[in-house]
Amino acid sequence: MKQQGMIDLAVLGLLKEQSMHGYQLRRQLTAKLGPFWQVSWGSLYPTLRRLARSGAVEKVTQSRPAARGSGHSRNVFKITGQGEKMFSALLEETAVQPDQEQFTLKLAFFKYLQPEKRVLLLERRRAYLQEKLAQFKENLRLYRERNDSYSLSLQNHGMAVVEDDIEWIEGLITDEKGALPAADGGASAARDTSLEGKASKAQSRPTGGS
DNA sequence: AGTCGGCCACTAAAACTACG
DNA sequence: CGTAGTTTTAGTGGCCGACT
Repeated sequence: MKQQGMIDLAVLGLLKEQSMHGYQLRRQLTAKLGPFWQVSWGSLYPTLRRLARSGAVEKVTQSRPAARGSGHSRNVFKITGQGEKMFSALLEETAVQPDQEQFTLKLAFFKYLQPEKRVLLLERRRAYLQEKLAQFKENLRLYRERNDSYSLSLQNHGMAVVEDDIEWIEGLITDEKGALPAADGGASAARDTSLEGKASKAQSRPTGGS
């Protein structure tokens, strides 16, 4: 349900990079977002049908290509102009994503966003995490009063994870803002490599959602 | 020739989730 | 709590190339 928009975004984002068939799409999805999110056949194909019906993607049936190992005729999906618009709209949606997966998915396609929009999304995410942190602190106080050591430990752990996430987001914001003045052509390419370390840090410890 | 494994498309049924 | 819609699981089946 809430996932539908996520699948749409992921599918359109990948098709934006390259036209491909369903099987390949799922492999790419797994490769790109595997650690965070798995899409099953049963949701991928209905999504592709729905997107094709709505004109966001175009299905081209290819009869057996010369390439090896391809029995069936392939249905290759290609993003349309309408699909590009839909993708941008989904990506630019600035509502706060309490769900870590949704935020991660957007981050995976951040390169398609304007720098200002990136900063906006990152700042909203940070604000959300700071609220969460405040909640943890309040809980911490409560459990301390009640002398509940296990709950206390759990809250401490949650707090550490959120604090780490905030630090990570802040790093991204700093980088993003640093690149803003020189916001032309080469800036985003340079940023892609500068973020490598932070990206891997994020992968190693994703927040446990909400 | 027969078998096996990979590629590819697709689906039924079960499990899950949101909503009234 | 019941219902409707969504997602996952666990397949089926066709085709091809490689191997025995």
